[in-house]
Amino acid sequence: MSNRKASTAATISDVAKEAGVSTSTVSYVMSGNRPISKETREIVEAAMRRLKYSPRSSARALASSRSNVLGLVVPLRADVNVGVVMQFVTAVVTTARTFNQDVLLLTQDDAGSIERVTSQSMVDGLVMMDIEARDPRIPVLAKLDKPAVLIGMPDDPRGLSCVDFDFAGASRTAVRHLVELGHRGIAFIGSPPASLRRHATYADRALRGFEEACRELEVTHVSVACEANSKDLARALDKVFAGPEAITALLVHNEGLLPILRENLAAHSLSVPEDISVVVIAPADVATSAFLPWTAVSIPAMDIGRAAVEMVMDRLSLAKPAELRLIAPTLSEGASTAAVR
Amino acid sequence: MSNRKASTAATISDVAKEAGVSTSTVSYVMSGNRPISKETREIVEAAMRRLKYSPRSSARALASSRSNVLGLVVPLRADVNVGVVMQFVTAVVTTARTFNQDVLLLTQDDAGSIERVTSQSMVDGLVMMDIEARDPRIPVLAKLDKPAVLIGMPDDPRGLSCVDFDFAGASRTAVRHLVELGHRGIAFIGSPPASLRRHATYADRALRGFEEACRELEVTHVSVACEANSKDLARALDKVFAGPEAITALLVHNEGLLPILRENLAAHSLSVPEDISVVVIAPADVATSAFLPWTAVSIPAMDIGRAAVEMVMDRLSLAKPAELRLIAPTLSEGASTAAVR
DNA sequence: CTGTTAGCGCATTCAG
DNA sequence: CTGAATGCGCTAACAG
Repeated sequence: MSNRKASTAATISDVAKEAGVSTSTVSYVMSGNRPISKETREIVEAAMRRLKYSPRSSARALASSRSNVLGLVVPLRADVNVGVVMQFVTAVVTTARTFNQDVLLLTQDDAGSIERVTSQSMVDGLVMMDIEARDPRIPVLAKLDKPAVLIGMPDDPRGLSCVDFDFAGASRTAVRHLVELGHRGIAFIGSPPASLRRHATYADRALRGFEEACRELEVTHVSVACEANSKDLARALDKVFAGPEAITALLVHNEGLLPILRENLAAHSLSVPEDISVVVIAPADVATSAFLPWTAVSIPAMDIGRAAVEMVMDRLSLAKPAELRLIAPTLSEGASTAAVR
Repeated sequence: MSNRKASTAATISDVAKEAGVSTSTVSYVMSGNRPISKETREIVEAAMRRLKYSPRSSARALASSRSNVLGLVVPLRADVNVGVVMQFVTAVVTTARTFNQDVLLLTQDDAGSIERVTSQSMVDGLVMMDIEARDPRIPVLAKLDKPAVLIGMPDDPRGLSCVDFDFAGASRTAVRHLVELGHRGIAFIGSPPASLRRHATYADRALRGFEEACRELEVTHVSVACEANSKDLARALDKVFAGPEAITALLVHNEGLLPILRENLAAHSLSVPEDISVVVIAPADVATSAFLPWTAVSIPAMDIGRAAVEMVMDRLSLAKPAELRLIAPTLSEGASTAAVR
């Protein structure tokens, strides 16, 4: 029985003594890496509980060369929607915990943080958000010996695993839906100019998908980048409706505009969906939490984040090869689309 | 000179051999914990460069009982503004790096994560956001041997360090400013009901400060909680203006309402600041990034986050006692306030 | 100013 | 099925 004052935290050998077994036995009941008789297992577990034992991650990491920590590189840019970022972060952290991994938060602008945490073996693997078409960090990541997963689809993954929403397919799905409703003139309100300029892959691909679908279906179309504020939205709408095209529908890929979109359309004497139909590409909860739910092609942030972590873990534990995964879009009808008048 | 193939990463003894010194000398050139002659220092540093040496954090942590990692507990609640959360997170991560610390991301709903990461010595200290008046996690934190800093002011800090913006003072400052402009009827549009119900300390204190200031200055006042959406804002404004009080000014403590506030006031035929003055309590960048900048008492997220990290590090390195820090408010005039007509 | 060496706490071979 | 012994890579006494 235990009668020692734990002046300092219990170690594995304290537990071993307390249970009357060797340290290796204690280690094996924790890892399950070799069969332990039910009897001794219970003795050991009781001892651990009595001593409130919990293993030091540093000692474990040193001996096993595994930190049980994943690095997550998040963007801090003004042109990315923080709500969406948070959704991904939540998904990654939640999923990581199911693999008994913790998450180290790395910020994009902290140059060299990727190399630092990997060379110091602080992390077992990396997940990187907000990938650009020719992201300069990709060659860096490719050289590392740690598995890395990109959330986004760069031009050349260099053998890295990638996962992303099929933004091109999302645009196509949206356009097809609008065309089925009879719309023949569609405008795309896209990401902020900054996102397009640096070729954030979601921005590029959503736009390209839109243009391709419209050309293919012979739909009149126009596209405009837009900052997430009322002033720029006004400018964008002016441009859209000032043109010679008869625009009767909008595809909006910009979460920051959603809270102000309906009002700004009203300023053009356009009510949704009577005068103009709107489809948005956005996470489901932001699309449905609006006053009236938007018809949306939902960005499944949770699925993507989960997939990213699963792919890192696969490469870690199962030594699986790199893979590219594109998550298929689905459209859910809300109150913002109607047949053209 | 180096001529060994680094089949595995270089260790401190590799560097020692390469430099022709002992491992402790290498260790001391890294830590600076004892004087090293300039000459040998340069030899060692050259060897480290040649071997691309970088120390393993796990070995270092094991030997020094310091992980160089801080835990950050972030809220994932629907009723807190994600933009504000991100500001704090950014501030904490950025500041932590200046102390050579990394940040482990812990989510609030992952019960037990606090105890897990501390008992495993994964973190040297903790920063916790979104504190409630009688937060159940406080007794837990107080029992730990790791320093913890709360961002928020609970009823009973239990000997923990706390830092926060002076939300009560912010409200007072705002009310005083409005009174000086001649306003004698002010409405407070506050945090979502959920935030008030769970007594998030920022929500409670801003409201209390408002009510106290108004009573003191004998100003007619009314306050209303509000979700961050257009529908609930409409309801809140209805309630404010339907009452018998002559409301000529608003104090808004709800970042999510800012993008839609002006339009919703317009729906009441009220234009800002001609018909109604508005002061907001919000981070500076969200207050000024609006179409027209709001007159604001700015929440200095960067200062608060920085202070939180500094306070953890003080307790860690200097063994300083716990302290309570309240950051003073300052009002900056924007385009949303004017003298009452 | 520098070297030697004993741990830090755990995982894991090798014996039994 | 279990135990003893070795090493993971580094820090920090202690000893010059």
